[in-house]
Amino acid sequence: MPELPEVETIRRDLAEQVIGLTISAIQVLDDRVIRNCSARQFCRQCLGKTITTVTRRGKAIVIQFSPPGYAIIQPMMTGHLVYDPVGEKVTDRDTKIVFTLSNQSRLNYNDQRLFGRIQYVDDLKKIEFFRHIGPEPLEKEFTVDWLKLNLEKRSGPIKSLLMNQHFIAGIGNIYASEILFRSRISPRRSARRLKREEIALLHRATVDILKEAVSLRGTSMRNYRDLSSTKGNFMNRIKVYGREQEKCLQCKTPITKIVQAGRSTFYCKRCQR
DNA sequence: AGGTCGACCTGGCAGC
DNA sequence: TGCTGCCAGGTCGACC
Repeated sequence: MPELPEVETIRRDLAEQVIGLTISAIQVLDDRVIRNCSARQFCRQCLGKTITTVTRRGKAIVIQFSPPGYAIIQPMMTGHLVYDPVGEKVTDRDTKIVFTLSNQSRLNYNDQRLFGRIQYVDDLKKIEFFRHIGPEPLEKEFTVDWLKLNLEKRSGPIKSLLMNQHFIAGIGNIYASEILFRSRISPRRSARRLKREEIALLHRATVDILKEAVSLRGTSMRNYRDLSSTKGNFMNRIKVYGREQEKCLQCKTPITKIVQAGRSTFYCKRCQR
């Protein structure tokens, strides 16, 4: 469910709470969440290890251990981490894994639809998802020139491309629509036909919107909650996503909903060309 | 190779 | 009330 700003919010909060703590117990309530090995192997690999860093790549959280190893958490659409500092909260029907840490706090992984996945690896290169993932939009590598060069090679609609994790990391369905609204570019435009000025606007909007959303702790359209089950605040800034038939906040034209590559897209036909 | 579609799952909601 | 169908913020493999 979460996109870059939501995952980054979770990452920061998690890093503040768990770095330096050791995993003292793991309860796997549904082993379908663990994808690359058995629940037993997963527990054996993680138990007794100390968390040294919590980083993020695209929409995935990377927990690094000492002795060396990594737990990769990809919440996908419905995965949700809940941190309980005093270790007394009960699990709910969506709880799939409970990690107990050395200070008796607990980290629950909840997932309604079981789309999310948790993996343990000794080398990040073993995560297929990381092998082909595109640049991080909030890092220096993401420049107007890079964007221009790479958009030229793509003929598909710009909206689908923004959501393609091989192309660029971390942007999902909500932010793709919002970025294009701010750029005043129609989601149907072919990537390779964007003009230099439009690419510059697209780059600016991508960076600005993601940064704003991170500073507001993400968007809670429906399910997303942070580590302490609190909603994000970027919903108030949403201009088009989920607003089909409602008036465009700039020009009052009803917002249009279309389907691209199987996903809903929202845009203003008048403001976005 | 690039782009699109269905599958993976469950629950909430609108409509009947 | 209860049924059906549709929708949901992601990713992957199969297919054209």
